Amino acid sequence: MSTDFQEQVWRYCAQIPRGRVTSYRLLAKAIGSPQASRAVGNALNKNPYAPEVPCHRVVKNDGRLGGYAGGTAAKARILRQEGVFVKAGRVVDFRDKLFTFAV
DNA sequence: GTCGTGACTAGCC
DNA sequence: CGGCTAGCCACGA
Repeated sequence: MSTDFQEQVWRYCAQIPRGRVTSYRLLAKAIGSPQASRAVGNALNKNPYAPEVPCHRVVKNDGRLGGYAGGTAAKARILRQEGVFVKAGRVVDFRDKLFTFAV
């Protein structure tokens, strides 16, 4: 079962365009709880819409991959396929590829 | 209803 | 600059 909070997380996550990435804090802020970054990670981890919701486009606020249900390696690989290069567990030009949600 | 955990963040030493 | 601690939210047991 899913809660309203989780649905919002996945919803925002799904609207992230290909080749772009966002941070947990930003996503949390978009939902309305900028301090709920951890809760966001929780929701994504339990994301039942795995392939539908590109949770691999969500990284830490520092540009690091952070974590991934399938492993950070897979996350980095997928991002690379979308045009987002990952080096040493960090997103290249993360700041430039950072996607902000429309309020 | 309370405790513990987690894909985090920011501050402090 | 690097590592550690405290605080935050939501969920499961």
